[in-house]
Amino acid sequence: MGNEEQSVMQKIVSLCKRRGFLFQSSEIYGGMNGCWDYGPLGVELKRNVKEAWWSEMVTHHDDISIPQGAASAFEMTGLDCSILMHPQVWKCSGHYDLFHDMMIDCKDSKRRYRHDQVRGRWALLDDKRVFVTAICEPEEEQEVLLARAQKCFGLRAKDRSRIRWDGDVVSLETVDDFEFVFGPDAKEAGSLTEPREFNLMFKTHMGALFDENSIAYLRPETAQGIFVNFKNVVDSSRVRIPFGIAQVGKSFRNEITPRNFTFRVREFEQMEVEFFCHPDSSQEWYRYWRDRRMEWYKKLGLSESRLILREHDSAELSHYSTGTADIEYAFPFLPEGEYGELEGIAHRGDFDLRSHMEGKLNPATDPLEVEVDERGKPVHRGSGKDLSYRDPVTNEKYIPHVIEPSAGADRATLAFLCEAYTEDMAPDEKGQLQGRVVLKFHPRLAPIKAAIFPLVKKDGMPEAAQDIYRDLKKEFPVFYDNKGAVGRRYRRMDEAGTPFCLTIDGQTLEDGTVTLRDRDSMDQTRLSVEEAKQVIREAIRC
RNA sequence: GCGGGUGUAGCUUAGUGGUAAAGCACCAGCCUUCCAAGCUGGCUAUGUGGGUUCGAUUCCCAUCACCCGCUCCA
Repeated sequence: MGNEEQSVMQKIVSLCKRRGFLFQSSEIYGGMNGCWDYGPLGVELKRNVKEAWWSEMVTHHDDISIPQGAASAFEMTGLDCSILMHPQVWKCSGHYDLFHDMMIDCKDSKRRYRHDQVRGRWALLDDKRVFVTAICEPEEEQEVLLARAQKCFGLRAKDRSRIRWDGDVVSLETVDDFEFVFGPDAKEAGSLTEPREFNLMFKTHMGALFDENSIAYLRPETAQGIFVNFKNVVDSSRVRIPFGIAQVGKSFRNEITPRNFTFRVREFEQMEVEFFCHPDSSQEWYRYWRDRRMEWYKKLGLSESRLILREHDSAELSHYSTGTADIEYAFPFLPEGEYGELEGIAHRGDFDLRSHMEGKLNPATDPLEVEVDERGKPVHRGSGKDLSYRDPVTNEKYIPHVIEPSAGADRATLAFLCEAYTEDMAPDEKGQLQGRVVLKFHPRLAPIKAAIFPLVKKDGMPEAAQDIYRDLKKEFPVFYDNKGAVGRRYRRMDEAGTPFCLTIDGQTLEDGTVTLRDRDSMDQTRLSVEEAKQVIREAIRC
């Protein structure tokens, strides 16, 4: 593929590898699907993304002022939970049921079904006996099954009456031999595969014994660690509602199709807040967090034209959620007009805390009820612990409602990388315009804040530059380079996204001033080292 | 998971059933007073595993990874 035909995304992937932002995991052994490693520059970039998030959410949060748009002042605190948790956590959260489906593939239609959702009925025609299946609403089941049976036997409509039924409509789970099963979208019988476990949670074993009782799961989200620690945090930290608990950490999902660089991966890092509030003010808090999170991405450089806030419509919402919005970004690997999710802000009501109290709630019920088996017992028992909150002022006791802004650290990092990638023209030594690749990171996110260059490798310039390097290094991540022409060094730093370069020349030795070169404009300014430090300080603050 | 495509150096590409080529990048040195200069030298590759063959990077099979489409996206 020629350079001109390369897509923007391919160029970004190539730059990421060339400059050490991202590598394929286990590359020397052929790579690992859906796993990526952050290189020397990438780790700094991602750390800066997470640090910008954590500092805004937790360390720099002002507990006593009322932020713009907020209903009141509120507190924010942090948490770092273990990745392995009690299996019951995932049963009550709904992940166990949702992530553990037995799936069936149709070799004919290429469709996939949940084993327990496929229903059908044994149909007889002459000496033929076929289990005819369908996926449809219960009220139209009889009609659809008849139509499918007709198709299966290759009958005309007028001959439908020749079909006889053997038994009632039952689940496909009652059928052992798939050879005589007519799939819901198949053209002939026998196209369905045996049910296969589709495990979207990573399974492992605790302890040395590998048996059913030792199964543990790698967390598929960080949120549950916060919910199960809700009581611990309330009891130990004097926080009062409204307050939020933040957590950054790895989560694992056995994605069916890892795709699009680090966008859809099997091991990823989340940045989540669970914000606990009174049910009456929850809508107000939902809007607050939705809008505030959108601003965060803009503030760190994502362009407004590539970002959208997408409110889920009622069909997309779980009914217990009274609002969910996605912050989405127009990644270059997506078709024009399509966006990929960076963060979801969900109003989760009291679903999570109640599930951990009473047992897994059935999300299809309204009001929410504990999901029970045929004997009326909870399908998954809750902890039985009281996770409600007593307001110390009003003495009101209630289960808090939860607003959940849940962001992907890797997706955010990728968005910042894509946004930063720029090709422009810059003059070379002879004044000829040459193509230039530059990563225009917000200085706050840039892995290296400034590079220190002696203009040439002689006349005491390296020594003076090294002194300045050591001085700046105490405050910023800076980089020293004395190799080759200064223009080449500038371009290298452009590809690393370094916002400033300080060049030390003969005049530096006389009056202590340096040249500060700006990455984006390539403008050069003569100023003192102190002034240059101040410029960098102000740029990385936001 | 299905279908199609691709896999040669750090990157981008060339080429061949018989010693694998180049540009850029990178490293060392020289030179160099502000945007990829020049000179000298150097490092580095046929994704992995089989098969066919005297000999495979090339042909075949499998596998892995990536890309595109479908599916999935809880």
